[in-house]
Amino acid sequence: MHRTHHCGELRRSHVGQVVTLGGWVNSYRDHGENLVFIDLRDRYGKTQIVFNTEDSSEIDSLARRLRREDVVKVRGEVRYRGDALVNPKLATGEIEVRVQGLEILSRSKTPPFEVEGGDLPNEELRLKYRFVDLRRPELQKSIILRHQLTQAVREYFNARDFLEIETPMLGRSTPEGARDYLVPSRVHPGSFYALPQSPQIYKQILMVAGFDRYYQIARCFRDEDLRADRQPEFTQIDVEMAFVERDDILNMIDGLVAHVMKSIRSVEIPLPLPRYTYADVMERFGSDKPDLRFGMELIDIGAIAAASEFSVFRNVIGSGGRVRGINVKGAAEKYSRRLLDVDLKNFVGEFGAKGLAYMKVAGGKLESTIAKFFSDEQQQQIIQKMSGEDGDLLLFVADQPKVTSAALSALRNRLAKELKLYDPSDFRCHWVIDFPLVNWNPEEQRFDAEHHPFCQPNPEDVSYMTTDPGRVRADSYDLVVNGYEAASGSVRIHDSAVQQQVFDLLKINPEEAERRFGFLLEALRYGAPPHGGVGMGLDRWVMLLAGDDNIRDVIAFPKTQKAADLLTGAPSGVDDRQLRDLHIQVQLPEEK
RNA sequence: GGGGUCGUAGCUCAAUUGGUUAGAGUACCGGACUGUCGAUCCGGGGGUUGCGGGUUCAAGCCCCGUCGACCUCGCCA
Repeated sequence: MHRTHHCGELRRSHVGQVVTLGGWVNSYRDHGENLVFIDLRDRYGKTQIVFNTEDSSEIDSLARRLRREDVVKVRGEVRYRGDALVNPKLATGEIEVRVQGLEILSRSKTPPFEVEGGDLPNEELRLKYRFVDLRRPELQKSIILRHQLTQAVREYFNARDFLEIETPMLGRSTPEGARDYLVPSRVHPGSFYALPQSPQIYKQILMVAGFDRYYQIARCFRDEDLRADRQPEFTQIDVEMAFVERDDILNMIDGLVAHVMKSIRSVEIPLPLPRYTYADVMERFGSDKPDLRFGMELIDIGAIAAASEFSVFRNVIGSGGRVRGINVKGAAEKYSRRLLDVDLKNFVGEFGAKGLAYMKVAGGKLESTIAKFFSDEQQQQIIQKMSGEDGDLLLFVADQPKVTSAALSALRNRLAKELKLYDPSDFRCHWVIDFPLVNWNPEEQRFDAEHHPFCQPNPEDVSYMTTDPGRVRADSYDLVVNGYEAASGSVRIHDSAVQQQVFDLLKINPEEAERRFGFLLEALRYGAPPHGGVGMGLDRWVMLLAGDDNIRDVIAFPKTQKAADLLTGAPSGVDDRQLRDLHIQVQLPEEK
């Protein structure tokens, strides 16, 4: 037997028992030939084991050769350490194991970095030696949290008649949306499978097939550039329901969120979760996924700006732009001119803003290099509109509407973080509903689907489908947590005629639609119930619950920004033989 | 594809802004120590300054290129 207990288990109640433990040498404290302490570690915790010549003279030469990360098996008696020697930092700190037998199961090379203590090395090294990194308690905690979350999710859905159904990984490429990861077919020369960007079409077909409550913890693949919260392969909690309207789905997911928060964090959250319209959050926060842990809403001062003598503002208004600002409460003295004129100006520049105007509220008046362009009355109007008080910093962006939204919402997030305007452990969820159905794509001179082409138009807006498509709201919704898109879904089109209408709008002609999605359209012609669902980003949920802002820390084997796996060396070249089998010829990009 | 940060001992960082033999902490190796728990004390080894080129009497530092990691814009139905 390799062990009778694990390393986080033994307590004072075990004193006197002879136990066997297995684990990694976390640290050793060598007091000479007669006394050696080892902290033995496994995923459950740490236990101090003691080698003392009084009771184990023949093994201490072996014990003294133990080094960090060696894997050992020890047998010994559990003893109380004594009142003065208890270590309150360890769950097992009241006891220690006096070793009677030691077996070294596996030696370790000196690890490239320390599992405990020491500074974290750069991520490149951590990823290359992921098996060492994953031994760190922080990562173990996240991986365990991830398991707990998936179990809570299964528990919730299983109790409500949902069926967990797997869908294929090798599917058909539907070239719309993200770039596909392709898999060449050996038996169909020149043909390719695509890895799923999401199980979207399959789950709709499952609804047509009568499995009216479905979920799946599904792996998804998107060949797009990465971010701190985006991996090329990620996991979705994929859900679909039939015979439902939007609110049935939102309520079901509300219940899931509450269940998860209860089981993971032991907190009750009030339901329903708040629901805001897209138009509302875009106006108030400039973002479709605003972080609501703090205020700092965007305020429009266009009317005042248009009447002022400040030509920059007036010209922007004259050319269809907007002047909007935020009030950074009490921050007038926290940002120097250099920070405002260089750092923050460059920051908003990344989002297309040509400038950043700022004013400080002092003595009930505005202090600014541009204050002279505003009459006393206009200054008072600005202060009132912005709810300004002495010591406040007012920041303005004057630009095209989209730019003011993008720049100010990014600025809002950055400043709130810098000024610690919220509790990082806070967890604020809300829905954003009524997204537009389509977006105008000026380059392609057509409308693109905002969500996806199977999303149902809001019945109240169908009359605009031909006259003013940009105005049509979709029956779609996102769940936003702390400024992250944590879930996204919609009611789907279950009528092939409506589906065709949407394809027309997206300039997907009937032949093309038939070629790409013919199987779905055909399925919709055989009795499709009203249905809808949601896909939730599991990795992001774990990240948020772990209080992290890096998705790689909640994935056991993540990829780098260039989608490489530094542990295994994927992707890699393959043998010519494999390429021949797949009828693939490689054409490398030309050298410069 | 664009912008930015970084790359110096196994690891984390420093090196007085171009000037002597590139240092510190930690890890590692050896020694001492019978109650430590971030053990302590003594001693030791350890460097292609990511890689390639250039400027200079002289380059870790300046210039060009390149590789890699991270952040970000575009992208991500």
